[in-house]
Amino acid sequence: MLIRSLEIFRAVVDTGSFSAAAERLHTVQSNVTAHVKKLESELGAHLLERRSPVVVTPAGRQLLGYARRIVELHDDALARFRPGGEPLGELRLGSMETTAAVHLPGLLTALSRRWPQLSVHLRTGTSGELIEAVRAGQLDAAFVAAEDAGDELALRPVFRERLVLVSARPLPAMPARAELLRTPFLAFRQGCGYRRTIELLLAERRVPAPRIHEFGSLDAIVGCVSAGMGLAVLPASTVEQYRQRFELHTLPLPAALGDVTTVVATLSAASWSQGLEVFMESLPEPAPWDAAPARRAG
Amino acid sequence: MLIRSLEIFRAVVDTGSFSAAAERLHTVQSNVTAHVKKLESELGAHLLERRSPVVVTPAGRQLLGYARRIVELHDDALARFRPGGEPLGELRLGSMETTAAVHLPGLLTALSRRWPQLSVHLRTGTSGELIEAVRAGQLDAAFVAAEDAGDELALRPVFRERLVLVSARPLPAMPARAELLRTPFLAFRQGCGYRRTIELLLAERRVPAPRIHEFGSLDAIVGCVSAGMGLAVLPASTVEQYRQRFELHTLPLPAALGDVTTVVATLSAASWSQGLEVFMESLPEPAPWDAAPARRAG
DNA sequence: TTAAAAAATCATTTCCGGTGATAGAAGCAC
DNA sequence: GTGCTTCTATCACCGGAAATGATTTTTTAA
Repeated sequence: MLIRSLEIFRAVVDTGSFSAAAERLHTVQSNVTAHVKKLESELGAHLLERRSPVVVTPAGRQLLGYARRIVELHDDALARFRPGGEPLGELRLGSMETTAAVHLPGLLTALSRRWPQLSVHLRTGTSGELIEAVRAGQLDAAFVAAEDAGDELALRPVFRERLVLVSARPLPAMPARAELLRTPFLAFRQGCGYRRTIELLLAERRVPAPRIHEFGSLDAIVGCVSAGMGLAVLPASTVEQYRQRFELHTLPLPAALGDVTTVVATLSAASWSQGLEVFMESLPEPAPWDAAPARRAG
Repeated sequence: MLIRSLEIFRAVVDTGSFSAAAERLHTVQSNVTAHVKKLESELGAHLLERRSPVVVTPAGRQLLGYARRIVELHDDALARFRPGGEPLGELRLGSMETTAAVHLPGLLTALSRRWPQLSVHLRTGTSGELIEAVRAGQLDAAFVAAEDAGDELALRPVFRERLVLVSARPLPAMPARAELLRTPFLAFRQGCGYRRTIELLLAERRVPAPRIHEFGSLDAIVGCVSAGMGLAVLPASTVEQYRQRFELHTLPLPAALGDVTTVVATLSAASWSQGLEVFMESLPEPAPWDAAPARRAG
């Protein structure tokens, strides 16, 4: 049974004649006859009484319900893939905690307003986890800190971040090696890009086996840093969000380590859904580095 | 876009591989590849990432929803036409008032119990109207009094009826011509088979231009006959139903006129829906004439 | 690196959807 | 009834594409 046959059958019922259906579908009458006959032989039932206008038999009536639904779904599906089609369905996003807290609320609110039919699912995790999820088709796109994620993934920069060292007390300068040796760090679990920065920072200063506490929650990290438990490395923009609630002091990291770009990881553009398409279009261009303000370096 | 392609696409997603899908659908792997590629080129999007197991892209995910629904509808449609399939949908029946009152309650109750998915629509009317409705595809089947209804309709006898003359007072014998001349008759509007019998009965007795009151309701006819307004011709079985409520007396008509068969009119059996099929199977064989009891000829 | 598995490619066959012309059936006017 | 019109069925044919089997290339796992 071909969708084409159902489409023709439906047209015959709607127009009331084989010839009229042929004209409407821009084909010839003999073709209409052939399709209807094929359906009738496949189903083993007379579907139409050849009169003027055509009479739909009980069996034909049964098929008609299916024909209408199938053809309609078919047309919908095609429309959904035509460029400019209204996006529909779920958009499954992933994000690092820090990006989710700072950048996504505005983005997702605007997206949801603009495309009411789109239902957004957001999952947070480390860059490593999220990239793997995109690769495995479990996420449509993810905000991660990465410069390379294999051939299969397309990375598009969206946010510039400056990483800062966060502490409970003012840091006039980078602590000396001796102090770093006995200072614990607070970070997300393995896979977080910023954690890697901590490790690089300390390795640069020849601090072996640093003590790193793994927290699963951004709030917990910030809270504990503020309470004097240790230091953390976070984007400046994230720290700003917590200044109301916590007493925090920051020190910018050197540009080589501290200037990071948040990218969106997706499969190749050819595999995007309509919803992902409009989402990617809604993303901002990342500001050039010199324009990224290093806010209060309190 | 072919249903076959959607079926193959779905199988690939479900099995996680092109080869496995080919095996499941009893075809070859290159054919699976060709179908998926065709879909991808038609829709202008990558649907699957060729890995092990296959990864569904966001665009593929979108199509998958449609594919599942369309293939499912397709399978349902085929199942519905396969002999022995569960009947579903509406069964649109027509019936003369008299048959509806006497014979249908039992039949339809049993049918509805046996096939809960079947929704029965019943419309009453004269034999003429109903036959035309079946011809026009507005009814699946109709109980009518007719011996011939054109080539297109199949007639199947189901009930034997004996027509009786109904009156308010006992009728020892057929009234004399003089009395018939001044007696009004009560009948359904033009198109009712039994009304034709009245006309034949009176014509036989050379009663010209009989007075016939046209009523649209069986109850009204019986009630008015009982009140002495005039005579009526009805099936004996129908009159029995009203004996509790009305004082009625009956006189059997001569067999030539009075022995009538109620038939079910349908389009040819090849055009029956599954629901009509089981309905027709549920109909009784008509009793032979000699077995039809002429009940109390009170 | 190698071996095994899976998908892509290709040549070939087969089948079928689409076309146009024609024949036949049904409806309508006279 | 006759003739005219309209509609559907039939037929032969073309072209495209679905299916097949063999082979190559890619991917994955050991």
